Amino acid sequence: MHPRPNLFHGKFRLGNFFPGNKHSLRPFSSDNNPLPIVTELISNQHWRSLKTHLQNANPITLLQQLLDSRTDPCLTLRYYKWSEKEFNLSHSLEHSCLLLHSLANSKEYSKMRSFLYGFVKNENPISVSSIFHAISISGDSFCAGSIIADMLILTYVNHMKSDLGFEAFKRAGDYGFKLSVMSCNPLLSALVRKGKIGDMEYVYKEMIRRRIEVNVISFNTVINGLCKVGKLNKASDVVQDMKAWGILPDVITYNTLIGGYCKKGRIGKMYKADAILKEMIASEVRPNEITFNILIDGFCKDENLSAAMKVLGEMQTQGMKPTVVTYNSLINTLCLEGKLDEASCMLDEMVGSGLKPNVVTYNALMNGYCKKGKMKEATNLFDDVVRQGIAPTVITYNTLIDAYCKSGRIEDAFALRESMVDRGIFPNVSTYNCLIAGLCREGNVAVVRKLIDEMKNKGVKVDIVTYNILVGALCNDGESRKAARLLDEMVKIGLRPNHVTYNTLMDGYCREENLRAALNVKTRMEKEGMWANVVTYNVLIKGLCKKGKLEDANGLLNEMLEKGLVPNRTTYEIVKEEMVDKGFVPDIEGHLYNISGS
DNA sequence: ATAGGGTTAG
Repeated sequence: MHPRPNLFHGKFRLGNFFPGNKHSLRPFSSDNNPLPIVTELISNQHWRSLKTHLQNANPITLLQQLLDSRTDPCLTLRYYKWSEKEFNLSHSLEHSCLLLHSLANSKEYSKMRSFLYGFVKNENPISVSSIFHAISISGDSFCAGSIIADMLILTYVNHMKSDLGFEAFKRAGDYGFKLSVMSCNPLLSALVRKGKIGDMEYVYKEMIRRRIEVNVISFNTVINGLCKVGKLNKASDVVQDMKAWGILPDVITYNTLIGGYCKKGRIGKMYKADAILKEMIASEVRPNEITFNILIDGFCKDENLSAAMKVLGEMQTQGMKPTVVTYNSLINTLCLEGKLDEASCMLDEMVGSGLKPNVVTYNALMNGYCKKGKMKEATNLFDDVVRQGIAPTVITYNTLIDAYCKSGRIEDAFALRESMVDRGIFPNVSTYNCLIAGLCREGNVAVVRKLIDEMKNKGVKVDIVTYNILVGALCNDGESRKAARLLDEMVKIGLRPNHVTYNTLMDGYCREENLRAALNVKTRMEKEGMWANVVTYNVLIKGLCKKGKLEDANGLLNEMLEKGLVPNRTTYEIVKEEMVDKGFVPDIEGHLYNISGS
């Protein structure tokens, strides 16, 4: 409901307009109508005279009369704002919506936008349901109602209130208002940004069902959302949907889909990405620079630098020059592989071709030096960044802070955190995670608690990584049962444990030789619809081996292969040390030797 | 209003 009560009902009379009139709601007669005078005063912004004219009149009733008459809604709006300020009152939601209706009928859209902002800006905004109720009862124009609903959604989305935008989208459906891509597309992309893919799918399906117009951007946004959470088959279905809708996939559609496959860390993902590229070319959609960058980065993430270089060659054959992004992918990969000299050569090549390294380039290089423990070189690079007038980002700082923490220089890490704040760059959840992990490694629980309190105070929300760090820390202390309680706690605050969470806990139980508990975690994880991954199997196989349960371990190895998971180097090492070297021959030994060679 | 690069947890 409206926050401020109506203080004026009953206190004012329009007697000065209509001597003898007893009914303040219907005070104007046709022969003695003051509205022209009033509107004249409003239009000339003669507020002082208006106030004199009003005297004891009820400002709310006057608004009602302006709304009832055919007064220009812009003038009514002016009066609305002035009277709220002048009399320190808040007009009713119904009157506000009446005004919105007339603004909509006069196509005063930008005025509507700023008016609607008043509905969303407050700490405790008016509820979506009461706004919709008011929209529906205060006007009979279905068209205007639809425009108001549409713009309301857009206003919510533009002011980071996508939850309310989503609620309004649903309400608009209940009332049968017709929405447009103008609000629905931003809503879709806001939901994707927030990771609310379920809600996004709902909006998409409703857009189709309610026959809201959709365009290529709607589809691309939906495909992007689905790719982000790895629902690649669904994303491909949407590509079929759009074709059925008569909208052809464009370069962005294909790039999004290729990127989706590249990000999904499955074996053979690049094969699939390549297949889509071929399909794209067959559909006569020309790959652009971004297409190549996505492919190059995909191969880089696959640790297949030579394939990445081949794509780079193809890119140049097609007449496209590598961009900063291209180089950043390559430099980052070289850095992660520890090939810092080659990374530095690549940097020279990049500069030689006239490209200016940006903060991402430097972050990648700094990370490379940090991971090799070369802090001096890393901090020198940081100074270069500042000297060149490039603005460091929170990631620049996090990279260094993490490196300090990992090299036991917690004090330096905290000092850096101070200096980033001085620069106006604020620690985010990752910054805190780096520090918390560092403190956990030192066993400094007191300061960990302090930091978590501080996060709460500063409005930095803990995330799944924070919990995983704490779960790992408790497990390292032999407190896996306590760690398990953290899983329930995170679920309570709306965080879903992921593979890392479960695997960390399983590892804790294994190290405490509580195999039963570890296997129960696997069951729980599978009940949550999450498949055990290679790390899960490695942890459990190792745990079983340590307890001498080699047959059970062998069974898990087989299960892993049946699920199509590919053992990695760690798997091989465990099997060799714990089984083969001890005279036990696992069923899949031959297979393991094959992968160990690669 | 849609696509690409950099940090933290197993």
